Amino acid sequence: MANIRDVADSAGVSVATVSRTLQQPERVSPKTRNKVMAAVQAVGYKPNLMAVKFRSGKTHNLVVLVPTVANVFFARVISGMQEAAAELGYSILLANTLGNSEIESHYAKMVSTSQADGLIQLRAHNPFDATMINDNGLLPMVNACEVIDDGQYPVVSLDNRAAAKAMTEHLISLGHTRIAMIKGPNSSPLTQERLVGYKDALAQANIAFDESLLFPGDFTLQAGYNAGETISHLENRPTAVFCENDETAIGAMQAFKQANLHVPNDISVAGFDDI
Amino acid sequence: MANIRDVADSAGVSVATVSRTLQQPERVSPKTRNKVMAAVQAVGYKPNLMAVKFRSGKTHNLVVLVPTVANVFFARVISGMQEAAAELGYSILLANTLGNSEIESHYAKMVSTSQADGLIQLRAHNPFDATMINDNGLLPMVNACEVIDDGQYPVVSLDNRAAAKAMTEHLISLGHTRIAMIKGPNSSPLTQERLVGYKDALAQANIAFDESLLFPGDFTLQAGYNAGETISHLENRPTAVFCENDETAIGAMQAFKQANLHVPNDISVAGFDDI
DNA sequence: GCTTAAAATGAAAACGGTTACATATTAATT
DNA sequence: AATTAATATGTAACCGTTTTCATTTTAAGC
Repeated sequence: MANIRDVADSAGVSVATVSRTLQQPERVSPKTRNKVMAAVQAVGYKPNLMAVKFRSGKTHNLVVLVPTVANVFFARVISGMQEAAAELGYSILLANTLGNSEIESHYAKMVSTSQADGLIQLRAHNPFDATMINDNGLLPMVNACEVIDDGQYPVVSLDNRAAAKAMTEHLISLGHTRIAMIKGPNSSPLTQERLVGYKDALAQANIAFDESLLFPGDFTLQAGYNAGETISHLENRPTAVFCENDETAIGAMQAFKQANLHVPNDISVAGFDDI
Repeated sequence: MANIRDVADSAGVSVATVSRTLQQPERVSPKTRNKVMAAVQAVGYKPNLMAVKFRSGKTHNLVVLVPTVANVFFARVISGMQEAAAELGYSILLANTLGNSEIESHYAKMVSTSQADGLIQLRAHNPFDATMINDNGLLPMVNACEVIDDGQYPVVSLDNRAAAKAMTEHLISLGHTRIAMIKGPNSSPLTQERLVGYKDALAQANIAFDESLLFPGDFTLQAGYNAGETISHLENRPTAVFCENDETAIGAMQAFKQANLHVPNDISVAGFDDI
């Protein structure tokens, strides 16, 4: 494999010039630039990117920990990140953790061993442990979607409580007073916050909170279907359903259709995530 | 960040000894081994893996090009590869190509730029182009599942024709003579080979091949459902269905159930892949 | 044309490991 | 105890880049 020295020899310049031509072309004269480019072609030079990454100290790799890729919301988030990363010359190393801390650890270690420049964590869990921490004590991480908001790490989030309140208010403004809620897993901070927002809106409208209108779920279509089925057969059926994400809403709507309930004539459905 | 020299100093040995302790512990005496390990802990040493990979010339990365991860068969193949790779200390860089040559190119380039030691391609397409080829002309690739069998690259495959023939023979041995086939995309070599095997079995049993029993598909559950629906409403319904993969078979069975056809009493279904 | 600043280039030192080779130590053999 | 083989360790070169710093070339100003 031809290396940068071969190119330099072939072009009759120094290796420094070759490197500059490739990395910062504006710092080299057009004349030599052409010479170098021709030499690159001539010897079939392909830079050893491991050497580049090692020497420059920048891997241009980003680890992304996602609880599950089998979720339209995350899928969209990921492809957005991929696009943004590509624009800046970064690659995404996707880790489908399934909430497994061991898998998270494995990938998190890539940051402490200089295999990745940083990490994006999409669930509320610090993937780093004592063995990974370096001198300054903080590793480069951004926490998004479902976040730990303790100020330790930068966070990209949204006001779940306010959003859930707004969504509930909308349903109330349409005249609904019996609003069911299909929840996410109780362990998720998202669920807790959204539940509070839901209660906020009820309280504001002087509607009593009814625990029996809460249905368990886990953000999957299947869970939405199951809850929807249960709701369909309720004697005193709610007139609206607050779904904690859109996949759940889709599942619920399928169940309603199956039960010959028309949406929104017979029952209103609202979902989260804008998928 | 502490480096190997810091460890050497702290342990009072040479860097070579540190490196050996970490890479080939059996080549260093237990006494110094302990000293070194203690020093590693003391200074909080984490090897710069980019430096290791660069210097050793082995990245221990394998690129896997998969047409789509949203397919149970591929999902199983991938997790099997992941397991085998992990056992040997290799990591899998998964590229969900969606059959897109540009994406394939992007990842294939990782091999020619020393970012990965090799590549596994799961569809019948050579991902390398002229710009990636090096001196000897061949890049390390293994072609599996759906292969180009021109002898250029190692291949992991199966005898689709014989398998399809065996499957068809089984259906014939059960007394079926009108056997429908739900195919994969015509562009896939798999489909072609399996069709030939199907015809082989028919010919051997003196059953005339009936083109109208061929139904298009694309290996998805949905395609199986669609074909199953069509088949259900046929006036002269076949008594068995040869599905080119299991997901298609599952879809078809759903359609049959929907049409109140009992499997296998009303119609037999056979599928490929053992998922 | 001469002086000076700016731009382009080159020489060589990193980066953080691995590894060939030389040397020192230990164990085995007589 | 002396000789030899085997094992353990150290020295320094090397991997392919980038980057600092010195030097040369070009352009600018008068």
